[in-house]
Amino acid sequence: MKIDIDTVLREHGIQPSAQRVAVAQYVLNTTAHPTAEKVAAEVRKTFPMISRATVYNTLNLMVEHGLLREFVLDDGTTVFDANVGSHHHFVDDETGRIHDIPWDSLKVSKLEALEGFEVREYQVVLRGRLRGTSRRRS
Amino acid sequence: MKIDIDTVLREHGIQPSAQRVAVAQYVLNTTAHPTAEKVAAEVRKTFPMISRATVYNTLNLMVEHGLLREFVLDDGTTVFDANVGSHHHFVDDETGRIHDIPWDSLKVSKLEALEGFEVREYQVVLRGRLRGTSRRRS
DNA sequence: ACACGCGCAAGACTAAGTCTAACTTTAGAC
DNA sequence: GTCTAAAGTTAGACTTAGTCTTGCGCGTGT
Ligand SMILES: [Mn+2]
Ligand SMILES: [Mn+2]
Ligand SMILES: [Zn+2]
Ligand SMILES: [Zn+2]
Repeated sequence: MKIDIDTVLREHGIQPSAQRVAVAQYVLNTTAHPTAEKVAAEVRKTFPMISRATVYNTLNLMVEHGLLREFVLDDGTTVFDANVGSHHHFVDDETGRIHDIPWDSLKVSKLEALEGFEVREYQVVLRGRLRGTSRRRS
Repeated sequence: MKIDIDTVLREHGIQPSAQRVAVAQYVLNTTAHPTAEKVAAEVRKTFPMISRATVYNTLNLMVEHGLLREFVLDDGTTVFDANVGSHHHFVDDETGRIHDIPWDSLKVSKLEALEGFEVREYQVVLRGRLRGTSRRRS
């Protein structure tokens, strides 16, 4: 399950360090789309003395090197996504949680007909409720 | 071209005032998707003494009353959109400017097949270059 | 004249993120 | 094994966007 983070970092041109490994270990093994502060909080459970600046530095480094993607929610929150391939996002209205939607689950057509726009990339952002989440108490 | 802002506000349950009319006048008549600070700057050209808090209050009020929609860009910037109907957005890579894409220009299919997700609304966000914008000097 | 309610203004405050400058730690070189 | 330069880390200052607080001014009704 947990592959060699050290190697992953090196393969992407990032010099490993205890702090970087701790951050990568967490953020590459969650699908929760955590914020930077959430990452800091989680990492501190096992590496209490890591600084805020280092967490941000590491996350930004990983984004620059394509190990991570940044995603901004509708309310302005910035989260990090270990899933760097093309996919869509579904935001749960009730919890705010983000769920990945596989690229092939949706199809966007008529893109080529968009006169004047040269589309490099796109994404569908959906919002709604999880089915079966029929109003359970908080 | 410029309809009676006073009436528009009242029709949406907002008590008009000089400041509110000034803000609405600008923000309802642009397709530029301005930030709050941009709105403040523009409004001050004709109403120099308006406070930052009032600009924010008015924009938020208009959003609450459905006169305006808030939209958050990929870089986290929050902008306001007078186009409150369903539409998609195209972000110009070079200038960062946002262009509205009419709802019917695109079609997203297979939505109903998304098991477990009850979609309330969605939007396609596209990024790329404007065709014909072939590298003119800045 | 008085008082209430509403809206506005100014500035304090907050949260997310970046930057700075000093300090460790590391990787090589010897 | 030492030494040293480069790279990494740190605490805290700073910035930016936005919210909150508090007091003030003004119109309306009595
Ligand atoms: Mn970033
Ligand atoms: Mn807002
Ligand atoms: Zn994702
Ligand atoms: Zn728009």
